[in-house]
Amino acid sequence: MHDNSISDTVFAFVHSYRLAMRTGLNASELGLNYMHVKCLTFIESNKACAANDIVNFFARDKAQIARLVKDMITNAWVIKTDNPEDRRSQLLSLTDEGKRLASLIAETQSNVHQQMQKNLTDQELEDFKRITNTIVNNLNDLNS
Amino acid sequence: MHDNSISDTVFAFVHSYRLAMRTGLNASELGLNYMHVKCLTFIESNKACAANDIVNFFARDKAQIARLVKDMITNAWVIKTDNPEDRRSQLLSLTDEGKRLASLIAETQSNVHQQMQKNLTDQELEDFKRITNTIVNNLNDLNS
DNA sequence: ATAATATAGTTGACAAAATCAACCAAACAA
DNA sequence: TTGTTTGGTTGATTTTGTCAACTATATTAT
Repeated sequence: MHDNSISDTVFAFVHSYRLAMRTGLNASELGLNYMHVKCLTFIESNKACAANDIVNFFARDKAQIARLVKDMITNAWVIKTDNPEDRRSQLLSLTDEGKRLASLIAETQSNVHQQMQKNLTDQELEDFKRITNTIVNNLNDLNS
Repeated sequence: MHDNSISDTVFAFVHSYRLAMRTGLNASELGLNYMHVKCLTFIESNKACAANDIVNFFARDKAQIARLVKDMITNAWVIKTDNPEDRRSQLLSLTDEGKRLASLIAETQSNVHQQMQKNLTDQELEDFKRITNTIVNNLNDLNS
């Protein structure tokens, strides 16, 4: 691994992170996949969001999100209620089971984060976030 | 994004990076996908590697890599030659066209990396790689 | 108010990517 | 020698992502 190690390093990170989350959550047993996790977390932190908010936030195809939502509804993790503001859309919220899952996700995430931070000082963590954010901002300049 | 956790930061990084590479490369026009780019780069920097090296390095399913390699061979980016050390495996190397692609990738990558490194000192880049590697090792401890 | 256009969401068809299991042949270890 | 491991291939399937068409409602311009 020579000069391109920044991206290699980060991709290795993402791979390991996903794996850790998946095994930590026992995701396959729960029938959870990556986008489920993302969506449940998003719905939890955005009370009264619509499917379209998810589409925009994650920049995904709306067909994909529609099916994901349908799936989460049949799993009884999420319910739809009419949106009084706009009769084309419905608001999504978590059922009790959905909330239970969301807190399981949060807990797992916190364990994984704990593990990630081993052997690192507070200063290093601080540096890491700051530097990564700088890099992301640099890239976004390029992409916009 | 609320607590701006480490993982959010890193996912944002990956998203921006992929986008920058894809548009920079005009990847879809060239028929290149994400794993093609990864593999071509890997083969270029690891003279005389086998499919299995790719499998191990990227921790992917060997069926996936086998098909990817087959694909790159039919695209005439890569050729296989017998491995004198082990008659089960064959060594992969780039054709001229493969080399052309690899250098196009390298150039794009270098532009993107240049952009990423703006506003960062050498020391910060050093820190970034070191810290990220520590985190990856931590996660791998968890996964193994 | 009407017509044209834009938006939220659903569905069908399909393509691309990833995964699993079975298998072969060569290599290695007992 | 025999049993086990390893590198690689293939078939079958699942998962994930994408495109286009369509309905219903909302919005904008006339």
